[in-house]
Amino acid sequence: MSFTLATWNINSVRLREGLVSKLLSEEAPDVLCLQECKSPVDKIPLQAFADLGYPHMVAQGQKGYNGVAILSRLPLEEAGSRDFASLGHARHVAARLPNGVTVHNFYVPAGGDVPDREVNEKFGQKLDYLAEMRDTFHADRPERAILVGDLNIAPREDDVWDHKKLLKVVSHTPVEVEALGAVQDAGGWTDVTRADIPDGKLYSWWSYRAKDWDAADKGRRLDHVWATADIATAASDSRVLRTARGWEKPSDHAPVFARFDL
DNA sequence: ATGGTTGGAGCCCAA
Repeated sequence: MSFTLATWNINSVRLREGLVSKLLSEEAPDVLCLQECKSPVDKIPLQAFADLGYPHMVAQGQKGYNGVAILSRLPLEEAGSRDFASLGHARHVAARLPNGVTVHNFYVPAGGDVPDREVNEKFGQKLDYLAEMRDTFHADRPERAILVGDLNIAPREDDVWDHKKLLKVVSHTPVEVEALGAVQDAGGWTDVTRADIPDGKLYSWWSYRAKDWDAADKGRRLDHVWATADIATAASDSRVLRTARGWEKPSDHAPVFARFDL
């Protein structure tokens, strides 16, 4: 069985219901993982997505902030959700596909502006969140699993538009990159996107603040697709749908895709 | 060194 999967920080699923529908219609991933839904679960416009062939959803939501959802053409079995770092935020949900593959969908805290937990509580929360992810996957090593989401860290030099300029910018600091690497090691996760596209600059997020995001191209790869080693070799066709960043009233993130032949 | 934009809630906070 093969399936395609996409992950997209949608920055309000209700405001951008039309863009989600456009993606489902035009790209037709079997599974779509959304972050920053900014909606209680019962206010996600599920009927619109069901009408397009996506009747299955598992989600965690809250009013106004955060929120994660997995939409699927295939039946989903709820596989839990965790409140890492006890923030009381809807940042994680997991589901099991009919082939037994578990999909973890994460929205890691952005971490505020100053990369110092002594002066910026949010940065500490981000590091605590990552540490609990690491400990969880270390204690219970995942198998036949996929981890996707907005991890809010661009780990590699070619995941950002200027490595040196961003070394002290939250999302690309060495301490964050190290913490993300520890999560990856603890779970035995392979970075599927970079296994498929090993060379060259690759971004999934461009700030709203740039005058011309496309021309300036000051992007970062914050959105990731990982898989455990037992299924990572089944992955292919990774891509970032950069054109979605240029759609009308866009999210500041572009969807990231992968295909799995299992 | 600074300011730039967006969304949601509710007259500012998070990204």
